[in-house]
Amino acid sequence: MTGVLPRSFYARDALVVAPELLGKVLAHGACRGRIVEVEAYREDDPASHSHRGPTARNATMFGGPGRLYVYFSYGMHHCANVVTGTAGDGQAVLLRAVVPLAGLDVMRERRGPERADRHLADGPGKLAQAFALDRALDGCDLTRGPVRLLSDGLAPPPQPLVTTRIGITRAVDRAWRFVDPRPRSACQHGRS
DNA sequence: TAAAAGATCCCCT
DNA sequence: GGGGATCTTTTAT
Repeated sequence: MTGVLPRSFYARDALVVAPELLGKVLAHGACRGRIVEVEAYREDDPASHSHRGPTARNATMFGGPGRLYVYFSYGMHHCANVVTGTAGDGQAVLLRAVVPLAGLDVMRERRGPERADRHLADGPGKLAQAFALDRALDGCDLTRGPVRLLSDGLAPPPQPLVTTRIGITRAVDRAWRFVDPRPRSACQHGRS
């Protein structure tokens, strides 16, 4: 049941891949989580890190599909993206939230024992902290690990919630945010 | 060389 | 609902 998503899954436009990521499973070590919120970013997008071309930071975004792009944000958080399209495109999908499925004990240690389970990974920075994703994992091949994406979650929602993106100041009008409308408590498989 | 902004989160009121 | 923490990367002088 542990199907690793093939590279072909990622080799499509970010706006096509993004909604299909909903329901897929993020895996790192003992930790697993079902993706429930994502945002697409492309080079033709003023809000994207890749908009002004390749730099030392965003190199992974141009390095070809199926890899993990991790950057350091606000001096204290990390954010994780899935690179899509073809090499040189400069596009990726930001993982904004997952529902913890396994490894919750480790996540609680990383996020703080007083943290409610509901808030372990319900934001880009929280997700990265719960799954221990940092710059050392930038460029990681998602088809080989150590961080991987699995297809054994839920099927993508027939009608994902589509809205404008959050926390940006440019291209605020683009509805490139996709949210899984299904109940987040519905863990129909796996356990901690 | 300097300055400012940033794909965020948490605590306080 | 608002502001502070904290530091890297980028962009402007």
